Amino acid sequence: MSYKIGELAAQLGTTVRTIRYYEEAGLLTPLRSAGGTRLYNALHLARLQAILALAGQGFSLEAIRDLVQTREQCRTGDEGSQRVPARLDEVIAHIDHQLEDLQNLKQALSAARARVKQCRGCRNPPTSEGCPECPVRQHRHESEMLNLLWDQE
Amino acid sequence: MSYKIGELAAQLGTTVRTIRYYEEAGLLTPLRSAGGTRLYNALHLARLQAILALAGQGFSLEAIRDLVQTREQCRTGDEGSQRVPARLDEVIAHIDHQLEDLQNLKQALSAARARVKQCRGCRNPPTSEGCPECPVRQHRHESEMLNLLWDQE
DNA sequence: GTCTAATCTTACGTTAACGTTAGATATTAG
DNA sequence: CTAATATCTAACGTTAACGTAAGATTAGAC
Repeated sequence: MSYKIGELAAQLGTTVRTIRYYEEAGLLTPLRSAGGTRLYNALHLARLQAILALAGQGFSLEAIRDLVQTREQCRTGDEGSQRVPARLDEVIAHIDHQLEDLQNLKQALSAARARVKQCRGCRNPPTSEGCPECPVRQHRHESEMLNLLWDQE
Repeated sequence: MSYKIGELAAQLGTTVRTIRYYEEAGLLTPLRSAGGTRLYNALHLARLQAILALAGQGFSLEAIRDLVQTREQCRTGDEGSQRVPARLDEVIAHIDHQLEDLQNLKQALSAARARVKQCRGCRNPPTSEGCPECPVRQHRHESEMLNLLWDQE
């Protein structure tokens, strides 16, 4: 069973141009029909799915190429058994770092959200001077919201 | 206490150009000295830190601007109390989605790492035909590694 | 006041990751 | 076989997020 490029793009929710570009970047080399049409099998699909997942998380195509070509560049199975896990560990470590950053960001935004939701029903315009109808300090109508996001007061 | 742009950049590990660019994009408006030098206070620093965190997680400057300007664009405190939490919830939901994707990616990569680490000491070159010294199927020396990442066999 | 380093504005340069178009060829339903 | 689509290559266009350079002005130590 094989797909043409348009079918593959539809399957994975991407574009024909993107798939061709990834090939040009050395990430994915399909088979060809007699006439020159690109043909993809299930492994190509799985690989492209992986590439899209990595790219979607901000990995550059260059970094992805380094990863997918690690084994291809090894001359012996032994060398591959050293390098491939090492590379994977690097990428996983990077992802862990990202996860940590994202969780911190979520924390901060959630805290900001909790602080801001208490001011209701006030019709006065925003100001940084404090609002007479909002005696609690958190109810100031700060004009630069993101100041509040990290400012605990 | 106030910082000049170079000090601020050093504090936050970014560049002078980036800070000026963010200002140009409407994300951060510093004070000015009599001579025209930009001056930043602790709130500016906190806000820039927030912006850098969001940008580092792949949010576009346009999206960040939409977020930080949400309250500024509101005409009443009441309007702000509706829109600001809503916007924050959107961003938090987006982050949750990102977290899920990242965790799935880590899962897949960890599984691939577990599968690949068992082949050791073999000096044969990579091949997809199977290696005589590696009877177990997982020890095939696939030439396109990422195929294996998602292929359970 | 002077000297040096930092900052200012303006403007053009750069790069990754595609989008878009054109004209030729291939595939396939009927 | 034919007509409608899809795909091919090659090339130029686009956008965000800065980098870099030039020439003028400011800040701050001495």
